[in-house]
Amino acid sequence: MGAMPQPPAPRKTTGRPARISRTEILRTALRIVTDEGVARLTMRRLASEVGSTPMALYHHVRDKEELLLLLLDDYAAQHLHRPSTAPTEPRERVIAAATAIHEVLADCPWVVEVLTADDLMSKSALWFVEQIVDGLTACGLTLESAVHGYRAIWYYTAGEIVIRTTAAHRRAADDRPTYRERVFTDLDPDELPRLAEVSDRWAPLTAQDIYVHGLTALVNGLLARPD
Amino acid sequence: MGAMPQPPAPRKTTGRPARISRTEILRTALRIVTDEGVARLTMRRLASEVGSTPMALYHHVRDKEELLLLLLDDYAAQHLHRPSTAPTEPRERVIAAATAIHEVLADCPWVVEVLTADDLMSKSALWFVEQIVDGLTACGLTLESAVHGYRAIWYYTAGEIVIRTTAAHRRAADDRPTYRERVFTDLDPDELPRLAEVSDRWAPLTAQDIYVHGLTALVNGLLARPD
DNA sequence: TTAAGTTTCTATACATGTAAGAAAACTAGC
DNA sequence: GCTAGTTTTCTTACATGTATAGAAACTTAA
Repeated sequence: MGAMPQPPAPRKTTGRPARISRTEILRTALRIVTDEGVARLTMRRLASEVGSTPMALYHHVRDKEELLLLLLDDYAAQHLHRPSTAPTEPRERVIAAATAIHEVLADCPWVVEVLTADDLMSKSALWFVEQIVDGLTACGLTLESAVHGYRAIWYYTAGEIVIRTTAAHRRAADDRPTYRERVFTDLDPDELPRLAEVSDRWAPLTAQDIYVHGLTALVNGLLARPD
Repeated sequence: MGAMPQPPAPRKTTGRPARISRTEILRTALRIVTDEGVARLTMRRLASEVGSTPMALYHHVRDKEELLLLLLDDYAAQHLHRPSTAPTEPRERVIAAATAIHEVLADCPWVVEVLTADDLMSKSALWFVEQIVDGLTACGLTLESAVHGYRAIWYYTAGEIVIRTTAAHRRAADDRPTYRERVFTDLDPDELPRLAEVSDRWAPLTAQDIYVHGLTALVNGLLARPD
């Protein structure tokens, strides 16, 4: 909740005085989202709650996407806490940092609408990124390889969250059979023997949480080949 | 381009005869998208091109998301080709299959709007999924672990595509500094030494294509620990 | 005090996806 | 032929994000 980057530059001199502030907008938006869900956060609703008009918001926030990005920032700052006792083994530190980020983001309901940002988010997350990069270098990677490794971890983490979240969302809003279910019936065992073999176990198998498992594999693989 | 699943069930008996078909809709939509980009594909535009009204489309397609999903299906069916000579070594087969999927999807401009589907797509992609699962089992994984492994690969692949594509999209539509750029200035070298050290190299580093690198690491890691 | 400049806010308008319900075009039974 | 039932299509309407144009409220310079 520290000072955010404030593009409107706090020059206190000229012009019409502002009646709403970005922080007020964000505070109200966060309340709406936590109370009633991200679907209820519309620009009109938000404007009326801060006692203004929709277009006035656009002087404090570029568009709704930036608004959500800033919300995620706040959310991360509030929920991402550096552990009091971090693992000493560097490999474990990498995994712990990635898992921490993953846990916080996976619990954030509106995360999907933002997560496609090209890189990881707020200042509060940077410490975890540092842990990952530093842990990888401590295991013998060059700094460049460590950055690439971090990036691979981020792809994996973001992909897991985005896919799992939207899948859950879709299932909740829809009682018709999933695409997967339609495709997975009538598999030709001659052409696709493995898939046919697991076709009935596919749903429970893919419902399992394998994040840490895959993350560990990825980190191990990254560390096994120094380049 | 084979027969798609047709939920409206081809009963030829009662009711008003249809003037448009799902395949006609998809054909037109694909033309619009390939000619003018996904942004130009609106339900109204599509309706007028098939000589109908917007709401009539909704009897052949649940919503726009399903329309895009079906488009991606078509796209994959046209562009995913099984290699004539697949690698014999199972680990290489896994990597080759994942890379093939990745290449096709990364070239598909509207992929991001759909890619968050909870599982991989059309029948044309199933052969590649089979290659991955089968390759992993051939390396000694149990069938369950192989499915989990495939899933980790899919998370990584989808995440890479989604993040890279939207990042490029954002940069194209925006000349203001990226969030990353704002955050990466003024890093405290005491608190975040590694990030401060690479801060100026961060942009070019993260612009590099590391998909295969990360994929190889992930696969190696998955194979290293049979459970 | 007035004029110019700067910033913020408001009013209006548009394009979009799509919900709701009425109408149309057919078939089957009488 | 006529009625009921079924499926597809059309009309209308709404909520949403946001572009555009200009009004309003302030500061500074004259």
